[in-house]
Amino acid sequence: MTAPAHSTQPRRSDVTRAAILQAARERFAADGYERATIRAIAADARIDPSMVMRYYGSKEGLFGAAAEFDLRLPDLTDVPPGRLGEVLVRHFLARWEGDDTLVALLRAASTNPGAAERMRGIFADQLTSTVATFGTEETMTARRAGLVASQILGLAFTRYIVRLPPMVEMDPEELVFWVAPTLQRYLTGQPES
Amino acid sequence: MTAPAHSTQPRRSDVTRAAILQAARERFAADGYERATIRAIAADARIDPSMVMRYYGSKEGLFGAAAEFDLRLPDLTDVPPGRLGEVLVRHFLARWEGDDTLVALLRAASTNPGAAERMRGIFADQLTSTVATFGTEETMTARRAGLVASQILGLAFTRYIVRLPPMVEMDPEELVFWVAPTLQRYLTGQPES
DNA sequence: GTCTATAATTCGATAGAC
DNA sequence: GTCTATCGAATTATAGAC
Repeated sequence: MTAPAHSTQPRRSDVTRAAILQAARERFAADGYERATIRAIAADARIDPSMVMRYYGSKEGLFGAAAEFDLRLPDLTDVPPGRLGEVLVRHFLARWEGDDTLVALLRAASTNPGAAERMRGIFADQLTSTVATFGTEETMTARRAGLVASQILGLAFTRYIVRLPPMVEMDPEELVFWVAPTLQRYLTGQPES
Repeated sequence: MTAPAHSTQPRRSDVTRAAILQAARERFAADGYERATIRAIAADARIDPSMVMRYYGSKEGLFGAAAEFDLRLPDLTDVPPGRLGEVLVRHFLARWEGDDTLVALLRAASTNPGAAERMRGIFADQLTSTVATFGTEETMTARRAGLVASQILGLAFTRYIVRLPPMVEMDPEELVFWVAPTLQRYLTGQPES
């Protein structure tokens, strides 16, 4: 992105930028927006706090860069219509186990308006457009996507943030068993007449 | 609680205490734990910031008092077995529309360990014991309660915190229509063999 | 490009007068 | 019981030396 076209060698500053971003993701995920300090992030990245400001301008700017997130939703046109829910749950679980970004976004969205706005964007744009591929009417599509988001985010919230014991202890396959039918019905269920 | 037995007249301090608590709930609900300052809460309650400290000792103590929450779950033994999900969704929606306490707890649980602990207590104790009334095996009961919590908290999170447009626009009856079958299955569905 | 020093706020908490 | 005054700590952000 910032690297000049004539250079193949990554610049020193790019390494530093990446280290800052990685540390920021971990801190925001663990502590939330307010408690994650620039000082702590800089210490984790083994650099001076002023470097963070130099590269990202402000704390908000840093969060904006660290919380960039793509759901990477798969193409659902090839999926058997009866297994949409199952595919989606599996995808989400795989997508955010081992990646702190969504947890960071989830924690920050509770208190930071910008993070909430980004959250709305992710689930309103990315998810809605995927749901729309097997088109229904427009406002119904939005509601189906919203309902899917409510169960998916509730799953993430109870498992990764609040850490409700039973939700932490269930292994992915058991979660799929229970939650897949829910998403399936939200996606393809007959709406109220 | 603090009023002496021989007095029927509420003391002046009790009025102040209640005003502080009300302002605290609103601020914690609107801003989260870190951004809600004692100074702002005191200003809302039209008293001096030092009074808050005098009555509640610390910010954590104030939050502990303001975030006390009882789900007030109804007795489910008289409910037709096929309508458990519907009754529960209706109860939850009615319980927290117009009461800031759960929203405050929800926002704070993302960043404050004590709030998360309290959240676990509420949904592990209160909800689990209700689910246990129509007894199944113990670890299954805990999992059913956890799954119910995941959908209920996901609903609250998307509707009141992130404010996903479709989740905000749906009226309570439509939410009941979609979510009730989910809870019904989590409560009474046949587990994996 | 990296770091030192520090400005400018803001917050929780305390001491003490009235 | 209520308020004034203030401490001490922590934070983001900036200015500037090397």
